Amino acid sequence: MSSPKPPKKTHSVVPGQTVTLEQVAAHAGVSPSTVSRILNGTAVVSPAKKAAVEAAIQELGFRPNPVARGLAGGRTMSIGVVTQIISSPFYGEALLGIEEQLEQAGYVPLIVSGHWRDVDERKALQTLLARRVDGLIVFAGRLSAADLLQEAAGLPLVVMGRQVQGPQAFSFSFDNRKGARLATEHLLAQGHRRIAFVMGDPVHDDAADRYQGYLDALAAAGLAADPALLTQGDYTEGGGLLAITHLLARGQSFSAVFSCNDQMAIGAAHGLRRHGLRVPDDVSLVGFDDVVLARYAMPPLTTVRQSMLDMGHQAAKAVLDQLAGRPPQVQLPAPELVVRDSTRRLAR
Amino acid sequence: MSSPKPPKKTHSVVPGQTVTLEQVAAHAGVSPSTVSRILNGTAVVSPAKKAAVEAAIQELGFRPNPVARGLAGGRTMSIGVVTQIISSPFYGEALLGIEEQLEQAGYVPLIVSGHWRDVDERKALQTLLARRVDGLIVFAGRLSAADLLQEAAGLPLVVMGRQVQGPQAFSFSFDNRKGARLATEHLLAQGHRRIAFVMGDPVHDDAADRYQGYLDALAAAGLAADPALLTQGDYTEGGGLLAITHLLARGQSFSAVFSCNDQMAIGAAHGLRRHGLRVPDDVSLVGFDDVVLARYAMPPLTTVRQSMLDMGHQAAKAVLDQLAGRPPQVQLPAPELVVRDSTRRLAR
DNA sequence: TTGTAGGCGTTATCAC
DNA sequence: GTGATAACGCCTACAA
Repeated sequence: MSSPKPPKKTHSVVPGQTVTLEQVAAHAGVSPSTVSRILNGTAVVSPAKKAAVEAAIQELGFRPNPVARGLAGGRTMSIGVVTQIISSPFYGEALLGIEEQLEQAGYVPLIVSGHWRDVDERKALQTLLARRVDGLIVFAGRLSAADLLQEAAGLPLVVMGRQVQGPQAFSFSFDNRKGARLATEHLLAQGHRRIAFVMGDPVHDDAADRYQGYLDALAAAGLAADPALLTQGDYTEGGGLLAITHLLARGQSFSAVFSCNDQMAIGAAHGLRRHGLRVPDDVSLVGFDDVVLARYAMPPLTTVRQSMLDMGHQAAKAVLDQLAGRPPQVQLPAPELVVRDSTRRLAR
Repeated sequence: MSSPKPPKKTHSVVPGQTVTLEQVAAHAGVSPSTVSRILNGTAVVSPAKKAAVEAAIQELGFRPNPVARGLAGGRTMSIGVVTQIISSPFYGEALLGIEEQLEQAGYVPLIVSGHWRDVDERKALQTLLARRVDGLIVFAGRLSAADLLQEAAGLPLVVMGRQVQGPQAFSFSFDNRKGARLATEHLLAQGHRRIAFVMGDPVHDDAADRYQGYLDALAAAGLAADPALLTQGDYTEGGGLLAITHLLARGQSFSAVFSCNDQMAIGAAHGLRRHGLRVPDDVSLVGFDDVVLARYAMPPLTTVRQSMLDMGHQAAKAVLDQLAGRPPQVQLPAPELVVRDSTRRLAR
C-alpha cells in the first residue's frame, strides 16, 4: 500500500480547513475580541490593527464559523422558509427569488415544507425555531394566523399571501382581487357571459380574493354569478382536471373558464379536451400567476401575471429590513393581464 | 357565541422557549452528561434514570439545540444540497424526495443553487462547508470531479448524475443510455428514420449518455446518425424552442424529435407549431424525465420515466447510510418508456 | 453506570 | 481602542 499523500497545503488555504478567529488574532498580534469587532463592525479599531487583521484573514483564508456565531451571538445567519410544496413551480420561483436576495446579505434559506397541512406547518416552524433561524418567511398555509404568530414566537416574520397582524409580523399579498377582476373583465369583453370559476381552497385569502375579483367584474357588468359554475380544486393540474370534470358532469354549459391558478388551468384544459371541447375554439381559458409553463402551455395561456420571483425578492428584502431594524417595505407590481392564445371572442 | 378558547398549554410547552439540557438534568435529578447520553444513546444508563429523564423532557418540552450540538459534537444534523436551479420542476421533485427522506432521520436539507456555473457551485460548496453540514448531496454540475472532491473535503458525498470516484464519494446515475435507446427505438419502430436529437450540454454525463443511447438505437437499426439532425439546448423550454428553431432554419427535414429532457421537448413542440408543424401529426416528439408537466403537455408527452422523487429518496438514503457507517446502496428503477400522445406511426 | 471538567469558535460584558 | 473573561448549550474524555 502506498503512503497516504499528505493534503497539499496551498498557502494555508485548504478546503475543509478549520482556521479559527483565535488563530487570526494570534497571526495579527491582536486579541480575539478585536478580530471579532472588525468582523462585525461592532466598534472602531485603529486602522493599523484593522489592516493587520484583514491581512491575516486573507492569508489564512479564515471564514467565521456560523455555527459558533449562532451559539455565541444568537444569530445563525439563516432564514427559515415555510413553503407548502417545494416541487411546485409556483413556490420554486419564489424560492429562487428568496435565495438570490438572501445570498447577497450572507444569509441562507432553510426551507421546510408544510404540505398544506396544519400539523406539518406547525412542525416546520418548530424545526426552524429549534434551528435558531434569525427570521421567518411563510407562504400562506392552513395554520391560523394566531397559531402562526404564536409559533413564530417573536421572530421577525414575513407572511406572503395572507394578512397577519402582529408586533413583528409583516405581511403582504399580490392584489389578487384586482387581478381576478382584470381576467374576468377580459372574458366579459370578449362576449362571454357564462364563465366558470375554478377556485382554490377558500380558506386561503388569495383564493377568496380572486373569487371576489371575479364577482366584482360580473357585478360591474350587471351579471349575477351562477353558483352552479363554481367549482374547486387543489391548485394542482390534477385538481384542475377533476374540478372541470365535475362541472361538466353536472351538465353545466359555459363558454369560458377562469382558473384560480395556472396549474389548475392547464389541468382544466385537459379535462375540456377530453370532453371534446377545444381551447379556445369552444371554451376560453384564463389562468393566474403566469408561471413558466403558462407560456409553454398549448395553447399558450392567457393569465394574470404575478411574478413569484419578484415576490420572493420582496419577501426576503422585508425580513432583511426587519433584521436591520428598518421598517419593511415592499414594492408590489400591479396586476397585469397577459393575453395569449387561450382566450377568444365568443362566436355568436 | 362561546368564549375564545385559550391556547391549550400542554404542560409548560411554550413556543420560543429555551429549555436547556441542563434544566432537564436538574428536573430529573441527574447530571447533564446523563441526559446527553440518553439523547444520543452514547452509553447505557439505568432504566430508572432514563425514565426520569424522558419524563422531564416531555414535561419541559425540551428540544436539543442543533446549533450547540453542531459546535460541541461537530454534527449539525443538516445535509448540504447543491442543485442547479431550485425553481426547475426537475430539481424540485428531487428536492422533495430528499426532504422527505431526511426529515425522518431528523436531518434538514440546506439547499444552495449552483446556477450551472462553476464559480457558483464552488461557492455553494464552501458556504455549505462553512455551515458545517454533515454530508453533501450534489446534482451533476459544471465543477470538475476533482474540484468537487477537493471542496467536499472528506465529507460524506453523494453525487447524482455523474460518476465521481473518491474515498467517501458515492455516485449514481439513472441508466440514461438505456432510457434514450428505448425512446429512440420507439420512434424507429413507428417507422421514423430521420430523428432529430435535442441534446443538453455534452459536458454532462447524462446528456452524453442519452446521446449515446440514441446512437445505439440508430446503429442497431443499421442507420447512420446524421450530424445535421443534432442540435443543442440548455434544458429549459426556451432552450428547446431555440434549438428546434435553429434546426428548422437550417432547412433540415425530420419526422421525429427526441429531446434530452421534457422541458426542452415542450419548447420544441412550440417551435414546431410556429413553423406549422403539428405534434404528432407531422412530427413525433419524445422527451425524457417524465416530470409532471409531461403528462399535462398538449399533447401529453411520450417520455422516459425517471422518477426524480425517487432519485431524491435514494440520494438522501445514501448520505444517511454513509453517515451511519453503512455502505450506501441505491435501488434504481429501470428505465421505462411512457407512451402518450406525442408520437405516432409515420404516415407513408 | 454516573458525574465533573474542559472545550467547540464566537460574541458580549467588563475593566483598563 | 483594546484585551481578558464569561457565557452560548451541548458533547466527551476522564475520573470515580
